[in-house]
Amino acid sequence: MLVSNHARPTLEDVAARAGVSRATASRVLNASPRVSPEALEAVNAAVTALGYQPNRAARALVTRRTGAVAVLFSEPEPKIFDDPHFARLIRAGARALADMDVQMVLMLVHSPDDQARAHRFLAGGHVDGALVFAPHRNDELVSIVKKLPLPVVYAGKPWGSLRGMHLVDNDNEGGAVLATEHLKSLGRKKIVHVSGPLDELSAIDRLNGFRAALSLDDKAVARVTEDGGFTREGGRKAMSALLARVPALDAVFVASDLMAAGALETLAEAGRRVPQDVAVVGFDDHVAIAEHTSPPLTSVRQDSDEQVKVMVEHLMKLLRDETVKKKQQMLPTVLVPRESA
Amino acid sequence: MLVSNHARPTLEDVAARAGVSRATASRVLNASPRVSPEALEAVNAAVTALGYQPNRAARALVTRRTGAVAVLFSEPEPKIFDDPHFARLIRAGARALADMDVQMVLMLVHSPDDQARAHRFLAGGHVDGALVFAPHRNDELVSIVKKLPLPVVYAGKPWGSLRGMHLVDNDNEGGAVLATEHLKSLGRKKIVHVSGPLDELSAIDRLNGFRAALSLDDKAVARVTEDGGFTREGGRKAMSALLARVPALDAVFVASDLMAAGALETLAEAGRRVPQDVAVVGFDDHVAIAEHTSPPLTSVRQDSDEQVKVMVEHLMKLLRDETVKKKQQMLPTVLVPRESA
DNA sequence: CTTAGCGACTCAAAGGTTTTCATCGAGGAG
DNA sequence: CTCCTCGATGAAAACCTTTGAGTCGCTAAG
Repeated sequence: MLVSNHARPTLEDVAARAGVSRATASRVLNASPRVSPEALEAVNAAVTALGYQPNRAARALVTRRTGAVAVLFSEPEPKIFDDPHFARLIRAGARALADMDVQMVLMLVHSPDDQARAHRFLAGGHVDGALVFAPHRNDELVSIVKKLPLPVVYAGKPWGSLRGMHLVDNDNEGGAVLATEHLKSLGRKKIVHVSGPLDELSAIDRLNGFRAALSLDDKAVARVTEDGGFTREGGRKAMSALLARVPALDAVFVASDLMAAGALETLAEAGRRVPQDVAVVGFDDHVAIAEHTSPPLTSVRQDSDEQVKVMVEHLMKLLRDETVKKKQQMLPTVLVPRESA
Repeated sequence: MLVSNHARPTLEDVAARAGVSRATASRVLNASPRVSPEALEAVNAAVTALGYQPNRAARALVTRRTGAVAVLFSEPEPKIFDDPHFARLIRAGARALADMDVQMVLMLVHSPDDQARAHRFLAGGHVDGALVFAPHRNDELVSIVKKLPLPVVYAGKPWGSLRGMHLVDNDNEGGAVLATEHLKSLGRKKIVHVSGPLDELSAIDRLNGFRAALSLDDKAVARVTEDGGFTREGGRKAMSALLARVPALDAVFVASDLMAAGALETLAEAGRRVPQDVAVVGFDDHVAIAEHTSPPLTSVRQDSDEQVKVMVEHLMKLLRDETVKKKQQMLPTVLVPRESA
């Protein structure tokens, strides 16, 4: 019997079969230009014949590259699985990284324990880079990641100085302007806002867009805005508060679809018809929510899939040591009209 | 200056500092018994002093263990991010695997392309084992995984022979009996069922529980059951169909909360009051849904966190070559009463 | 007194790949 | 015909850890 060896073939085997040295075989695999056409073909043939797969560990050992990327979320877990937004981000990350043949290591980092673990893990060199979703003010995760010599791309603007940071953000402010202008164009006069938690810059940007579109001063903003914490329940409560404070309101721009769903419930309970009495615009355009509220929700679309894809591409460039033209990118948002406004 | 070397310390450095050989240091790290207390302490001190972290690649190379586990979902992507059930599973997986200091490699495997990639990846020895979520009949992912020499634990029963397969299932049938008995105990006489897609064994088990609790024959089952496909929209449609076919129905057991949400919408549109006219019980007890339907949904709880945790523990045992007493485990389900029944 | 046994170590090989450096041969310039 | 250059290739080192075999100093048994 020749080779009934059940073990996985190594580069040595490939080289032997192709009649070249290990070095040449390696060069073929890594697309080095310094290799003759014949050798190239012979090696490729051997690779397919043997079903050869490079040993990741051996490669990582010498290249000091792991072929893995960490995806870090600092959000508390309940939020992560109540808000479909996160499922979408995770899914997009899995897809985009798989397309690059990179392993995705998902970490949920909230408790101090998690943070310590994350620090150990990232400092341990177990990944080549990281995608970080940490929107909150003074987020410990950001501090941890910042001081590590690790390429990182952030989703949205992390709090604090943005100097030298790589990030991909959505045009939150622009989207908010879109939403508010839309309500104005419907002839609404008393427009209020359910904001996200104001320790997140995306929430602040949306608030700023709302404010700018209506040219409100500080006092006016305070009166017509209520924090809904980016949760459904928060949306309900914020809407109640606004109804109490501004009974004559005829439109509301809600900074997330999940909150908008809560707000719609409150409006229904209060007997306000949507959109006749109150026009409602959400943010996210999360179809699983927006298409199932009653009435279906007009919303601002931010393309999370695209955002994550761009983040991944950006990170890959960093890993390849390419110079990136723009460290900070902004993705456009568009208004998706449905029936609520 | 002594050691301004910015590079990560190696085992060699640790050994040198502890005044022992690399081998001894290694044994300390791997908790080998054959090491003196003094050496142990010296090595541990050196480890903390240097902030030493074993090089995963080097270790993987020699142990032929990667320290990573794949988590595979065969569900189509839209479903994965519309149904909070999956977010919960992914979250639980991330948590449980992190607790074991194992990397989680998430893969969504639906298209033939994905399948090919998954095959390559798994066959390539890039992970030590896998957790598989592939509930459908003739699921290609199962065939792929089955013929690989890779330890695998399934979530729920995969279709086909279960011989020798390791799995952790929920007591779907028992839960369905619970739900149906509950409806009976409320005095309901015309109980119908919105099932999941009947190419999933969990859906079949739930249907069987329903059937058993009511002692229905084939014909009766066919009349009072409608497939809702485990989607919200499917739930709406199935409920409509059942209302048309069994106008006098006074209770419905819906095989998932997401479908139940849809069914409730249909019932509301049809002017049936819940629970007065129609009592409704769901399945999953997904709080993000069940607590936000109107009225809040009575549901059967299956503890997905626990399920995933048990799966992970089971897989770890397989990886340690421990003999597992029970290859196939079943987790209990309980009824969580709210207002819909 | 010899020797087997034992515990705690150390040595050194092995694991699979990339990469530097040297070599080899061919072809062109002088 | 000789000397160089240049491109393709091979030999070997390096990456860091685990682990089986071997060493060393003792004690207990024969």
